Amino acid sequence: MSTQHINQLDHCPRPLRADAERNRTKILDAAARVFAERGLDATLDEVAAAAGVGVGTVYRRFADKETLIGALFDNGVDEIAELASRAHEMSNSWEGLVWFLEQALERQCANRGLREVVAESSYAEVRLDDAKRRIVPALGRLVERAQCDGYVRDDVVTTDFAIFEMMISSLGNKTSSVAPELWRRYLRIILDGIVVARQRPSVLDTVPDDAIMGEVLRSAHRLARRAH
Amino acid sequence: MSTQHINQLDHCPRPLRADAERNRTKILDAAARVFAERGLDATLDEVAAAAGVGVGTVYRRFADKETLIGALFDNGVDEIAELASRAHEMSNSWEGLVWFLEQALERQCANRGLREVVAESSYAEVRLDDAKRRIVPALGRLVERAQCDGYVRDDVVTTDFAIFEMMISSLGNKTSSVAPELWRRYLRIILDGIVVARQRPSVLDTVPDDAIMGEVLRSAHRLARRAH
DNA sequence: AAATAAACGGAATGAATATCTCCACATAAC
DNA sequence: GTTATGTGGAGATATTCATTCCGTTTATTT
Repeated sequence: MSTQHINQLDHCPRPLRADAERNRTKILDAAARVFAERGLDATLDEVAAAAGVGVGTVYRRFADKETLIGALFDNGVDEIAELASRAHEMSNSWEGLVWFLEQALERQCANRGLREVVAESSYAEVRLDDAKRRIVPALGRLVERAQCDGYVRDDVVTTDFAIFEMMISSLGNKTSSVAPELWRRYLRIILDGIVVARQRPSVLDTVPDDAIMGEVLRSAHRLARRAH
Repeated sequence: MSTQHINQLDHCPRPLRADAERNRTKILDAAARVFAERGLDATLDEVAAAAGVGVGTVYRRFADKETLIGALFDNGVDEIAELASRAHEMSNSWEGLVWFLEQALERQCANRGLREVVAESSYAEVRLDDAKRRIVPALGRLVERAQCDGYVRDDVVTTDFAIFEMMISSLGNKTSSVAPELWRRYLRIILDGIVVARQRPSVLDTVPDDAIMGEVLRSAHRLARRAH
């Protein structure tokens, strides 16, 4: 209503009370942990509990769940877009491409929330959507360069890589609690599938032993079951 | 209670009334369609509507959702286990392995319900579980044979193939409405990644044009969003 | 053409599960 | 000590399903 009020919103809102600021941080930290582990379907009640505050406190600081998610993953998505640019500056195009995939997947496999924000579009916020739109074209430039240089076979296409990321990161999320680095194995195999020619396969990380691999399959199952 | 009653259950239950039998078939058909398209989360109300009957009718014929799903996918899972055996009888071990993967994926990519029954364990019924337990060992024999014959690199492992199936079929489900055969492309690429040596990549199906590939990414998103 | 047992439809029930609001009470700031 | 701010968490509200119930309809039998 008042001019003063407008100024507060637009310019220099009165700083939060000390305890409120402290709580805001606790909430963001907790939300980061909870969404990373459980994905965006996690309840704000869970977040509040993890932060050691009441739900009401969460809602006073963030208008709703979507806003919180926006505040939380804004950086993350942006960073991925950024990585693609940085990869483009690396001198070897193949190494650049692989480096980008590894960096992006490292983040998305360890963070289910981030993956869901990037790969699925639940809770698409404007700023997030904006950052996301930069990823595919940047990836495209990486791929094309690696093809021109004769590293990547010509019959693959930018979208293929987006799909590799979807496939691998969704697996990564499912197995991250049991074998957090397993996704690298499947990235390696897929990369071996898209290089122009190879005499020998590249070296895979050693397989986790059978007990763990069994657990991997089972953990994928269990995660799906949690939906109900 | 009565002997007569027990006999009805165990031996030759009085046949259903003609209309009831007709409806039972309509329900099974509809359920097959609905679960194939929408997955096991589809409501029995949806199934009933698709069958053109009331929910009550569904429940008179099938004790509950799980029973219906069991009746519906029993064959499907069994058939996949069967395919693995048949593949083992093919003379060329590589062709056998590829043939099995293609056959199994063909079924699972076109049928989201079947995929969920095999890959996830929601609604695990006893008989289904039983059939499922046969798949991995059978697959294992296929893989080992192809490795002995020098087709498949030695550093991959049976579980890897189970994971390939998970990755590809989940993608296949997501894209089946837009590009129903696209999964073959990624199977090809992964296979190129796990052969012992290759000079040239194998031939990929032509990529759907950009418009469709864009739609593919978007459809993956949209499907995820439906969860909320 | 009754009479009867079987089957039907679909509104209603009840159990989860979520998001978001409200307000009596607490506490930082001055 | 006063006051503007902030807090907790019970509950209002909504949604979504599986499953049940019962008044009505229909096939079958006689």
